[in-house]
Amino acid sequence: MDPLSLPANQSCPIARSLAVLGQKWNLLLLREAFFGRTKYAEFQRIGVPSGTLGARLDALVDAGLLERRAYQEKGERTRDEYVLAEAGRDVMPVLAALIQWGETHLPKERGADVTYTTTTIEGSPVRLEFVDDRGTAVSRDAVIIARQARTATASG
Amino acid sequence: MDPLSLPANQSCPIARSLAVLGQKWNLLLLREAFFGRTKYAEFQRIGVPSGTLGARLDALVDAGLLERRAYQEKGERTRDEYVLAEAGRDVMPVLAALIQWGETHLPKERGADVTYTTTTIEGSPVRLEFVDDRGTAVSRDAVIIARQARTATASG
DNA sequence: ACCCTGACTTCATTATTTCTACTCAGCATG
DNA sequence: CATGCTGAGTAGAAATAATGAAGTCAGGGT
Repeated sequence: MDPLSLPANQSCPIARSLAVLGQKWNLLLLREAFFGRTKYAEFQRIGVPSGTLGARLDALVDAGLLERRAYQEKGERTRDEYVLAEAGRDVMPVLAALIQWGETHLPKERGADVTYTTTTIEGSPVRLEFVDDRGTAVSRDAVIIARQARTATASG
Repeated sequence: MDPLSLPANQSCPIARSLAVLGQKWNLLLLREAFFGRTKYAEFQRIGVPSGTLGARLDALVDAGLLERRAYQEKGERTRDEYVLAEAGRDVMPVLAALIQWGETHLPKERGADVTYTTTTIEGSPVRLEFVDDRGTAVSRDAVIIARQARTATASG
């Protein structure tokens, strides 16, 4: 069943996000896009079968996460490349959250030769945190997910 | 193909996290867990078929995200309930990131009667942000995902 | 003009998810 | 104490999606 067929899930932004981001390979493709990969063959290298890759790239373009651009290298035919669009760049916190969770709870068994972290461009480490209106950090245990009824008349 | 069959993905904490969290329904089940749901029938209400539900609850327990507890209401037989374990509570930032992305990029078309937000227990809104070592907020555009080689000798 | 290369698509096979019917434990009833 | 009722949880067939290999197509080199 598609979760979004239930109205209760349609009104949940988690379920709506997962309809796009939850498809197999999509978040790994976006990871590659954040590493600067743009070409079909570069994406294919992560192990996604080519049939799936074409379908996923189309879906990510349709959803506005990637932008399709024609390019042509000299002596080559024209091809498509895929670069992060605004909505795609906004997926960074999702990836960062997954990195933090994975590094904490699924540390590599043996042969852990590579670590993933989030850093500033200059290289100093950054992490995701909950902050309140004044920018003060809030402990995760003090945070709850709230479902708020929105008055149909004056929501903004 | 399982992404983790490639060594390059095994060393990626995103791929490792998705092996657990990326299974269909799992993040929606955890959402319900954060809302305080613990019983089989409560989880079933989100639309997951019972066959899948049993398999997913088992997997989440095995992965240490949920803790299975026997309980018995008076006049009823003993049953199992499922409460968030430490690793499960740590999924909160992932859900928060998905909420923020969904609310921004997939706003409900019409009939948007409910909003999801993250708040403190007292009800003041909180949001996810990148912060550096000193707790200063860092713009998302200044953040990159870095793959760092870890010295193989001292890793254990 | 013809073959070669590599991006991208299509289709039969295979793995997952889903649906339906079933089992099983405990209580209420007789 | 046996019988039937209720709802949690489980085990198999049908539908759906992912996979892998073969095919298509555009350009360049010879």
